[in-house]
Amino acid sequence: MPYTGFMTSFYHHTNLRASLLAEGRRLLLAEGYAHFSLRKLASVLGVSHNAPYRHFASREKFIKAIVEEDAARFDAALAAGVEGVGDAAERLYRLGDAYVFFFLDNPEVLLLFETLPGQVALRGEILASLFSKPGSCAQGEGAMDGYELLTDAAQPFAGRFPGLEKQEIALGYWAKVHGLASLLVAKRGLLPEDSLRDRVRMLVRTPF
Amino acid sequence: MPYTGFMTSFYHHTNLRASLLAEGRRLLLAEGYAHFSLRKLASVLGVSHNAPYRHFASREKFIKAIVEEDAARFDAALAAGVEGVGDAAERLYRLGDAYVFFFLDNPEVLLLFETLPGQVALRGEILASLFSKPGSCAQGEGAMDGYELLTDAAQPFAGRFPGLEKQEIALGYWAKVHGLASLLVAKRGLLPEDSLRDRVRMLVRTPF
DNA sequence: CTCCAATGTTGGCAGTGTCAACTGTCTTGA
DNA sequence: TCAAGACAGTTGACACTGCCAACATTGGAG
Repeated sequence: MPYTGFMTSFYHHTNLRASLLAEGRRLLLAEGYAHFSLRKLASVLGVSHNAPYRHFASREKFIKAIVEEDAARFDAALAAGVEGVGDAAERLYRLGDAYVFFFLDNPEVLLLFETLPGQVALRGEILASLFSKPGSCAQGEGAMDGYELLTDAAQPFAGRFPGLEKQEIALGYWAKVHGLASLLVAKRGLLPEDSLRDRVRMLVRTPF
Repeated sequence: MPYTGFMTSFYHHTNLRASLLAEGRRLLLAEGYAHFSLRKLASVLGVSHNAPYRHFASREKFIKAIVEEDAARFDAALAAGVEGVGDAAERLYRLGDAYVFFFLDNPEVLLLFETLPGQVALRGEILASLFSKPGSCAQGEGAMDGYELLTDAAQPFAGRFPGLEKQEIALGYWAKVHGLASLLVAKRGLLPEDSLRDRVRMLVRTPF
């Protein structure tokens, strides 16, 4: 209960929830998943050790909330990437760009996603969003979902690789994009920093 | 101090270290990284809460030891994959097979690798092993390292994709392989289970 | 103005990592 | 043979954590 002096009382922190999320993200990044603690977070914000529990049911749920914020930003970035692009193949490439660049610009988010403990579910959801969410930027009425969009965009390449169905081509493409993000974030310097974005764009546009 | 009766004393557990690692792996998988505890492990093994500290300096180091065991198995699998294969391109493909199949056969290992908290270092090492370790199965004297091997194997494809250096082709290929493992482990059912291995082999052998 | 729901608070419990100090056991060399 | 000491286990303690229960303070709706 800081500053109960002449100023209007600070008993209510007005927007504790938001502060928790913001400062929590900082702390989580700084201390690492294992050593992050709600009590420390509370103390940093000058609030009692139990205050966070008024806003989040558990440590786990709190971290999940942070991740979900990031997941939303990620989804938005993907959607923005294909905004107004009609050509199927080009939509695919734009998704690829958006995917890799988002994680290049927010490497800590990828680390956070991957660092999530045993929560295959959540991780799976994020990955699943690749196959289902992006299409949500309704292009027409059928609201073609992401996976269809992906396989559809892969169609033109289907003939080129005998023995591969278009679903497999789509999967292979997505694997490359995901792997690129993962590798580039995990190991700096794999590509020269100055031309990095151009080269990524190039790689993303290489049919397979 | 269990069973100090007529039997020969159990004060010394003879091979506690190995038991800790084996049972620890089980527990870690069952409880998840966050809820795994050395004390629980000790109690499961019927040993005092501090016994593990005679063998491992800290919880963190203990988990790292488990991961390192897996990393060694992983390295061995990669090495075995290219054993006796001479052709550069084929070596590349075999590495790809070995990489994906190892994680398909041991999904919990990939989860464990990725779940590791903030330890970019360790994670980086594992990824780095892709570029430096596999070559260790000395093919000749020069002991060409993995990255060279990779870029070298990518050479034949360099002409096909204008604008891409062979290093980038190698990176793209590796990204695809890594992404495949990651996606397939995270989301079951992306490929039909029965023909999965064949399809993976196919994807791995698709030039790009 | 009063009540009450929301949002804080304190106190406490069980469980954890880790340190320090102690004990039992096996090996070894004089 | 046996004393010494290295090794591998033990107990006990401390600070810290997640979380629960009970209490306090507030602003706002009636």
